[in-house]
Amino acid sequence: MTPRTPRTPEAGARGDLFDPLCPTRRLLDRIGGKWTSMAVKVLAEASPDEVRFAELQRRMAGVSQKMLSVTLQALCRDGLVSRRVEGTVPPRVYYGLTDLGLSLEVPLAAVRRWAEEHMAEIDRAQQLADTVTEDM
Amino acid sequence: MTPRTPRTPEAGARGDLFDPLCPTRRLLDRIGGKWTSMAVKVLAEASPDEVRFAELQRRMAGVSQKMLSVTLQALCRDGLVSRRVEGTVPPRVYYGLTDLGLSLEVPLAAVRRWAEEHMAEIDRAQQLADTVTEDM
DNA sequence: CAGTATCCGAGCCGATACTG
DNA sequence: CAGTATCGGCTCGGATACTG
Repeated sequence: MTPRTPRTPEAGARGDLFDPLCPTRRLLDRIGGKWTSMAVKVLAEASPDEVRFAELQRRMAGVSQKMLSVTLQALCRDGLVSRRVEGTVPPRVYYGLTDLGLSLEVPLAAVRRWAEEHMAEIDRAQQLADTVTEDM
Repeated sequence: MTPRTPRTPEAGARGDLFDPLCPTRRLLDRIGGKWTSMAVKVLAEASPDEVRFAELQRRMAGVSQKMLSVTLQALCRDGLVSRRVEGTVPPRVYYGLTDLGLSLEVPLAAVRRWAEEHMAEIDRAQQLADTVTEDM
């Protein structure tokens, strides 16, 4: 989901939007992951640094332990999510958004708003297109 | 890239963000595609209904004929892109954004802005995380 | 010119089982 | 409780070749 390092680090930094490693492309690769945006949303709605692993899994209906773990690791490595361990047995781990992660909520909210307002139009266009091509 | 029809159409319409078929999830599946957001951007920058296939391919550095075709077909079926054919031999096909497609530029611009402003921080966080875990 | 058809490798993601 | 390890399916997307 999250490549460790771009092959040519300078390219992404140059700001060339047509470079395959442009910032936008790389961001979309992250938030395009099946559980990433949902994790950010859930963490953004909770009090900072307060949600534990199991609680997170409960709030993200359908996510497996493995995928939640993978998703959180990627977000931590990217500096979007913080992780605090308490005790050793049984372990308690608290997750929360960093300031950077919280700032990601702005574009994500824009995406959500557009989806809620316009996905129905896409469905209609799709059904129209399908009925036209279907009867051949 | 674009499933023909959701398995349970009502679920997506209900607005339940935790449903796997929620609008946001489905939108992210689309714009997460490797070439989708770039196609929208290039078409948004051009005059409406004026860009031909080859020109589009030229402006989207690196895209193959196949993937450009697949991407445009999906966008057309979703009602985000319009397609106008002129003549038969040789064929001339003009593409452009619909109003719906143009409106998608708003959230996409937000994503781009965040990426340009903050991806460098992610890179730094990643390098830090990598150097810490690496030497073990 | 503007596509379509086919093959194929890479990686996402799910299911399941195991551990400190 | 909070993970890791492993296997396997499926889809995305690239390379190449062909067509009206």
